[in-house]
Amino acid sequence: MWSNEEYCSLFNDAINRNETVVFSCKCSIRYSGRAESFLDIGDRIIIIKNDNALLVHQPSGNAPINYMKPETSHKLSLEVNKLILRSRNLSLKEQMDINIERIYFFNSHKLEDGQSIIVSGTEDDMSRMIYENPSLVEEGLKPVSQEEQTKYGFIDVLCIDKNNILTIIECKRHNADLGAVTQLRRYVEKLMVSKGISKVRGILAAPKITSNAEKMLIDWGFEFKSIKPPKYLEEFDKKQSKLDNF
Amino acid sequence: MWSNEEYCSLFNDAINRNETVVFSCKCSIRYSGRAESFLDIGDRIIIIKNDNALLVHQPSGNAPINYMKPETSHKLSLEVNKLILRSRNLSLKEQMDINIERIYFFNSHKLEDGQSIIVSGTEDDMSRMIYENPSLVEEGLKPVSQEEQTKYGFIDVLCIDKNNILTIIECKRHNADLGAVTQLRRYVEKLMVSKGISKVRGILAAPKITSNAEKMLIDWGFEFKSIKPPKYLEEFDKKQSKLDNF
DNA sequence: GGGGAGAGATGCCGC
DNA sequence: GCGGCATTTCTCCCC
Repeated sequence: MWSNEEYCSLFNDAINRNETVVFSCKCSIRYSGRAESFLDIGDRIIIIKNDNALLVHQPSGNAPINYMKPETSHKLSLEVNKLILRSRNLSLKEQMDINIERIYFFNSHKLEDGQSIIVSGTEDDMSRMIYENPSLVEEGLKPVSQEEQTKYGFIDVLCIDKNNILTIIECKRHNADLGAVTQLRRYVEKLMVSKGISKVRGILAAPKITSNAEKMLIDWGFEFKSIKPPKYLEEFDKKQSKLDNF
Repeated sequence: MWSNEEYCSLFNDAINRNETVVFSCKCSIRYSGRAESFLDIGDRIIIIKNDNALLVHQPSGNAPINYMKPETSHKLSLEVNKLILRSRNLSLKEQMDINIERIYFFNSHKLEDGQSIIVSGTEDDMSRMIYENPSLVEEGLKPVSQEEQTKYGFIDVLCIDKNNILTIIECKRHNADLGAVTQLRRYVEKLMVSKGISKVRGILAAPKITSNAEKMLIDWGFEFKSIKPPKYLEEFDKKQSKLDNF
């Protein structure tokens, strides 16, 4: 489409104008910074955003294979008849060199987007649901606090049970694992010390729990309660009937 | 550039041919599946990969703001003069609707890339370095095993110290936090039980440790040793002198 | 800016 | 597939 010289001008001018650059190319990539990596030659999509973050995507897979953080400087130059994109982040001590053999397409554009995403069905929604209706976990629980910040971490939901025992509820929106149990244990132990009491209950609330985590949970005298995050799949199931004509 | 009808043909044909599609547009996005989300109107870059994964990127920030996993079906259609991209993953019970007001640019291309990335400086490299030279951590340590798989997790490096005490070394390539300490504790406790011995040492090897984590570490009688991941920044520092002309 | 923890985490490896 | 865990994790929130 364009010559290598023209690509250099197009690219560097677009970066200077703070446009978002998108192109695909055949390239190899070296990165050095927090770690070091090398990716041999292949086809990739490269994006440089308004904030000068850089992303490299392979033609499959979810996560970027290489990237540079925002506020990185980028310069495309021609060396011995080859295009090289040099990206440098001096303050983070990170650098990337992309050796470009061929550009398949190139686009740059000024993009505007001030929107923030709204998400529901998170762990925070789950702990709020339990705080507002602790009987979902156990009859007679009275809520004390939600998302309580402490030095040793923050407790999702704190309750008092029907026998007046302090009860910590740790929520997980997916399968609870060993880490979730040790997290709960840490809160229970620290609360016993800080309040000077000998008995604090710990309940893990999640849709499921791994078998090893359950063993550990029982060993330490904690409990598991199967609870789903709120509104989970509701809308999908509701609309399933409409999908027949898709 | 093209009419809405033409975009529909271009898009759906490209998907059928298994090409990678890249376009930027003004759009709003609804997602429902593991959670639910809404993103109001703004400019975004959308990628649909060879494996039918979909990514939505805002003009700034590192991570995709919305996405669908591989093996999702996508169909662009014209409804009441508006473009709507419907993405469905029936097996994962996930769906996304992208309401497109305007397309800024559009490209599709068959991309080929069979390369895997090579990364060094990871935690695995760090534990290997320590296994091969445990005196980095302490004089007199003799290595026993690396990355030993157990039911309760896997131990990075297992050693015997100069007094014949079993010593577990847990590596972190960045700042060690409370979770790292509880992880170490879990291994130490389980090893004492499974081996039927009363004393097992625990050492946390990382470049740094958070203040709270260090308190906890000391409380439980464990130790911290400041160690950097191998080759960390080496290449960068080496090449720093060459960067003057950049 | 550090600390702590979730994420629609993702991805890797091992069983 | 589940389980356990690192990630150039990223991102958010709170202190």
